[in-house]
Amino acid sequence: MARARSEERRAEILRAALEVIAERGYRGASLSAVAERVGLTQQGLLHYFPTKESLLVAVLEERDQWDTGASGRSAGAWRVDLLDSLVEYNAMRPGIVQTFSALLGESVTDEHPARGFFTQRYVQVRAGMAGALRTEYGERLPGGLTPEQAAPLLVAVMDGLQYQWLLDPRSVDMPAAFRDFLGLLRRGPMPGPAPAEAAENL
Amino acid sequence: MARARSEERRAEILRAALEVIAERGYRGASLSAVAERVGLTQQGLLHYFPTKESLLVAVLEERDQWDTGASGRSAGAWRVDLLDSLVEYNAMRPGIVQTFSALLGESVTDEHPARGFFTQRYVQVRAGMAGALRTEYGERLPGGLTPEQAAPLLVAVMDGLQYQWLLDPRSVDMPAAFRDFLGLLRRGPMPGPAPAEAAENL
DNA sequence: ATTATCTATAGATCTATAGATAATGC
DNA sequence: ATTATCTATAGATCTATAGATAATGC
Repeated sequence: MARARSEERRAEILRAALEVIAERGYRGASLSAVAERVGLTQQGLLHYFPTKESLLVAVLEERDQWDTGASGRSAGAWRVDLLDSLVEYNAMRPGIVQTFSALLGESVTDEHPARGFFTQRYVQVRAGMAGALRTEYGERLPGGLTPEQAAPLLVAVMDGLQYQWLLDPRSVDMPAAFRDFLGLLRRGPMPGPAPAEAAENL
Repeated sequence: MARARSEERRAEILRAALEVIAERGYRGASLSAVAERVGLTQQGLLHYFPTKESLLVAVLEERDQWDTGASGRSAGAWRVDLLDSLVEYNAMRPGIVQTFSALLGESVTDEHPARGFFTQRYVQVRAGMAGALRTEYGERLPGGLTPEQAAPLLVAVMDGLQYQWLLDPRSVDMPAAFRDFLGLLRRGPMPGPAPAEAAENL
């Protein structure tokens, strides 16, 4: 039971850390602010995570688990038709999106402790997306793009839309915009028989 | 001449601030670090910019001027065929890209002093891009998208590619990827006469 | 006079270490 | 014994204010 209590405590702390990072970024997040949210002193928190960086690492690992959990078991098991739902799911969780958008932004600064994490993760995500695109659309996408060329664009759209949406949710319908982009990847001039003129969209 | 010297000093300080923000973000940038780079004490710097926030505002205003200067006179005077060169230009200036990517990332956190700036700027940029897309491609783009639907995607791709490129420049050819995206917007199933099958790309 | 800088310093923080104390689980 | 927390505190920073001093421009 001690172990269980301890695990619960750690989970509480991680949730609080996620919140505080969303509000202030990692550099701006103080251990005291996190501790206060779970009714601990800053020193009490350090009993569970001995350094600030170890807390960040735990937050990032949790995300990894969440992502790979949501998309199946192994990283890279993405499917194009599930991306839609992922984006819609994200649109209902601005807090988490804000946490990771803030961390991504910070991570490009020199020697940021999350830099390696994001660098590696994007290598994997691009590869996973390329695989998913290949499975769904084959070797040639609109514009003559290969799955490997389209993958970074897909990832970029997801990230870029998140920033625009976080800054101004009333001006940007993130899920709709993302669907628009998927539409661009679906229909193109390349596939042999000219597709029938179709009136779609709302 | 006093005025001229002073202006020079301010310009030096802004350049230094740009660098330090690129390296550590705004929250992580200390006035001392900026001051040191121009051979001033922290208090000496405050003679030119009375608060840290006023320095940030000046950095952001300078960017505004740079952007609108590069693209013509008035904001929103974008042209699609110049975006290519803009992205290529950016690819040669990782420092500036890093500064503004870091600031954008931070700006989604609560009460960040750059939040209002970015929110407003994206409204303008989306509108400008929609206008440019309309001028270039008319009312209907591939996938049946309107210029207003495509604009946030265009902006998202630019921003998103910057993050991937900053994290891992050897894995991401930002200008090439951006050209790939523009290709997606150019050719689609919609335009009347079926475009000739063309082998392009390397 | 005004402008440019500096020294001194107040007042907040922040992370992390040391070491005490209480509670829990064998 | 081990685990969970706390108090005390060291040692760094950080921003900003106050006020002195030197140099510049009328």
